[in-house]
Amino acid sequence: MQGITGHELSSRKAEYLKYIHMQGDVVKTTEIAARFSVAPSTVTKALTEIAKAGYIEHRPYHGVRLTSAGTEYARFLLRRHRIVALVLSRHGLEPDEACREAAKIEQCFSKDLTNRICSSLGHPMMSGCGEIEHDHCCCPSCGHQG
Amino acid sequence: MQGITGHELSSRKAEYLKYIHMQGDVVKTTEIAARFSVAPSTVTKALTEIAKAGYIEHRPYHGVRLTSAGTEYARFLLRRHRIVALVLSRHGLEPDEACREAAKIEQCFSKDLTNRICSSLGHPMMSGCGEIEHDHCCCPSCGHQG
DNA sequence: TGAATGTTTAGACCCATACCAAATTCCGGG
DNA sequence: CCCGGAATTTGGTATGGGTCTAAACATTCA
Repeated sequence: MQGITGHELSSRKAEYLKYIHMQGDVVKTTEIAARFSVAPSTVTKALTEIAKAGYIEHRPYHGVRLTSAGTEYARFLLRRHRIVALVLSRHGLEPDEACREAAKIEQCFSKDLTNRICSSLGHPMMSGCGEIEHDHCCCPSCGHQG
Repeated sequence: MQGITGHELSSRKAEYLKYIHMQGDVVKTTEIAARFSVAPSTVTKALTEIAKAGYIEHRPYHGVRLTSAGTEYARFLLRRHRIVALVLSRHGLEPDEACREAAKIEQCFSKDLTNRICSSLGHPMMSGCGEIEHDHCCCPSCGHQG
């Protein structure tokens, strides 16, 4: 919640976490490896570290599942992605372009900065790449509820 | 010129280059080391690599100076910084905040993306952190001249 | 000229990411 | 129920970027 800075995970690990979140439930190592075109062992290593950070539960040989902290974090990552994409689309990028470019730059945006931008946009509900889910931890300053 | 992608130098090296540009003329290793609070040897190493990339001329024991490619690149870096800061200030950040936050995220913005945003802002001449110098390489698409 | 100062070199470490090969575990069909 | 193929993990190695310390080296000036 308040603790998130947005820099808890490296960008690669954050991508894995977002993917796990999108897949929902249990996700297998090979699935992630295939999605990102990397060797399974690369994924195993990252997963071990993400698990150590508390965002996923890793049952060796059986896949991973988000913890509640992981779900919360993934929701932040997704919201950040959409807000960044929205900003880009407000600057002339087509929705799909905005989404692609957002994926490249979002990792730099801290949670605070994301919230500031979110406020200035009037807590939008939609972005070119999906619905933006605001929650209790969205904007501490104004207490906005999605 | 057209060749710049914005990812030629790592973010740290880009910071060094911007600093060298701002200082103008010959800049000494110790000066950079002091500015960034790192050991002189760290700077020497980076400088050697930046020189190998062609952006500076390094005369060992005598300091560095931008090459013309380096000047051009530094001007891009500065322009990018100001445009990013301007975007942030349009989203509610105070000028100094926008400048600080821009420094944290600008390295993710490619030259193309920077140009897109620049166009959408109508090729602004000022940002909270300085004058934006558009030049022949700014916006190939519209041929805008600063 | 020689000591003080500034700079570079050499060697080491850390972090993130990635790979390969080998070992391990799992699971389903015979 | 056991065994082999598939999935997964382990362990070792590599690369790239950034950093440091200590030691060697160059410059400069009193």
